[in-house]
Amino acid sequence: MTARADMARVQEDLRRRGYRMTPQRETILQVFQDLPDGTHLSAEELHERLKTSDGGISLATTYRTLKLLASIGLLRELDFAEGHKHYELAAEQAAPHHHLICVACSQAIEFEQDSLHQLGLDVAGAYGFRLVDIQYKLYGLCPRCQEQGGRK
Amino acid sequence: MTARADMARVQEDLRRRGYRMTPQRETILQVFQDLPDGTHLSAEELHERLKTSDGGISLATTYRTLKLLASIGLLRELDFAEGHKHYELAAEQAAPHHHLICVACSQAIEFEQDSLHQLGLDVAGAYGFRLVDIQYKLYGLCPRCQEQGGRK
DNA sequence: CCGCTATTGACAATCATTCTCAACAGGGAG
DNA sequence: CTCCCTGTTGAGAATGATTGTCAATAGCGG
Repeated sequence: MTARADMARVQEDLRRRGYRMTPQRETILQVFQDLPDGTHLSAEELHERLKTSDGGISLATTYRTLKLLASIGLLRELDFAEGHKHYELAAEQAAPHHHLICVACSQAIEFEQDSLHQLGLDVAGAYGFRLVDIQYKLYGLCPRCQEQGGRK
Repeated sequence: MTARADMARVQEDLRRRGYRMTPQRETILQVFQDLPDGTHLSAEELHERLKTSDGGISLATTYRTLKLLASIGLLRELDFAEGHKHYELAAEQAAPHHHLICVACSQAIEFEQDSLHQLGLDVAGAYGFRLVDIQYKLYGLCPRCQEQGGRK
């Protein structure tokens, strides 16, 4: 496993910015690393998973940690317009992926599309922006929700 | 102007779904039609504009109307991950546009990119989804916020 | 003009997220 | 190895956006 090495690197990232490594931060990062590829969690879902073992990690810390890890680039913040954010491991080396979201049942399917990355760099560059993240989101009705009629 | 004709068409759209045309709905739609091209408003901003004249329109109705108009396709709901939604006229015939958002000051620049539309149709089709909206968002730091340093 | 039903306004309620603050704990200095 | 400074945590209050509740009001088809 690269788990140990990763944590050491994270600790270094944190220290450099004046932050500290804590068991809570390590636990949360570990949860994301153990997640099946491409899974993303909301703060509430993460908090729920953390509760299982012992006392768990407080909701406030869960939120704080997610924001912190996202701010240093370890997590990616996703907003599916559902009213709450989701987070996933940033995994810089992996191909960035995008989402197809059902507006009825909120299931999200992810897909890759390399061309979107270059396009993003081009557009951001044209306006003098330093690009931080690209999110291409397709909203629609999944096959199942189409069947179940357009009722609301 | 096509204002009158548009309202009649809207009324028809509403009636067909069992809704009614009301002065509040007409006023709100008119505000969007009078907006400079590509401008978008949050519920709070819209409510503020409506207040000026007389009593205005209640905040609850403002929210309800935005959601209603978006649900029948007259408005497009935008989520810039700032914690509140924005709305703009859907303008089906106009070229869809996308946004470049500064993560520091939240300014949004819009741009067009036709290729994104076909790509969206292709991907949605591949998964059996009926496409409703496409949102391509680039998050980054605008030139001004880059200058002001990365401090938080 | 009437009546049924959608809509509105005022405000309480909810949901996600952030803030406050006292108790606690990394981790570098000695 | 202990101490101390400062970042961090947990608990709960507070905030901000949005939605729900309900009585009063008003489209609009008849």
